[in-house]
Amino acid sequence: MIKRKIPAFDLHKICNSGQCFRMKPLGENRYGLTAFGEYLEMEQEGEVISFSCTGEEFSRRWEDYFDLYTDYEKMVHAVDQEDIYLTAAVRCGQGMRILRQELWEVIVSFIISQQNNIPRIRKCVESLCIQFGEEKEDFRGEKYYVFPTADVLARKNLEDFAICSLGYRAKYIWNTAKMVADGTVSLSKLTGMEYEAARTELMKLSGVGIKVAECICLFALHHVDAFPIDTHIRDMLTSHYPEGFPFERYQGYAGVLQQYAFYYELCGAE
DNA sequence: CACCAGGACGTTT
DNA sequence: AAACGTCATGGT
Repeated sequence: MIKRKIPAFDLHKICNSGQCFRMKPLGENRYGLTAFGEYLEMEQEGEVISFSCTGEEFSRRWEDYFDLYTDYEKMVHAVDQEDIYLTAAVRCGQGMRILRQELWEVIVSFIISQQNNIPRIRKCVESLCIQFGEEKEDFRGEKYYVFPTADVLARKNLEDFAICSLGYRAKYIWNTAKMVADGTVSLSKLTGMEYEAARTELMKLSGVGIKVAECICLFALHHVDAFPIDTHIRDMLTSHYPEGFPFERYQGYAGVLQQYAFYYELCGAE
């Protein structure tokens, strides 16, 4: 158990921003997260966060995962002050981060996300982990389940996925798992690619179109210029930016602002 | 019972 | 190349 003082960091917003489906609230200001095969618990008291790991594990894994080296305030301050909407959105999302999540998990999670709502996406992802993921024990002896590998999913039969209630997405995931397992699409090559090359490569996968590819680029490969446009963002763009969103002004990090906007659309009223 | 949810895909205009 | 129907599932 370690404590760190981290300014401009809000676990509640990160948990509810719809980018990670394996982080869940445990109680007042407490959260649990499974990533990279490990289980982490966190508790936030103002700017001080407790993490259930050693300092060595924190600097080796979680600093990077939570993107602590990026200066978000700098991007927030660069927002056009005459832009009423964006100014309100970044204010609302104060403490947001773009996580650096695992590529395979994000690919599958966002295939599941299509025509689906966030609570049910969480259920589907958790179900996949419980059914097919490796079982481990956390620091207090409780069981948790790692996200299943592409190899494991590729070896299953399509009918095996029925228990996860994935609907028509099961076939997408199965086909995608086989493409990754047999090397048709290489995860390690994707990691080294530029944004647009990675996006094109990702769209070779079954069930991955432009929107899901952009999400994978943003939430796993950390191409923060990726700007996924879903139904909420599309509605937002037509109502607040009928003349077009100023992508040129925010070139290189527009995706971060997209995430503020997405959170604002979902939780702005709370 | 109708409608919707962080879309993708094959087919028809 | 743009519009259209379809694809399952669970929630409201």
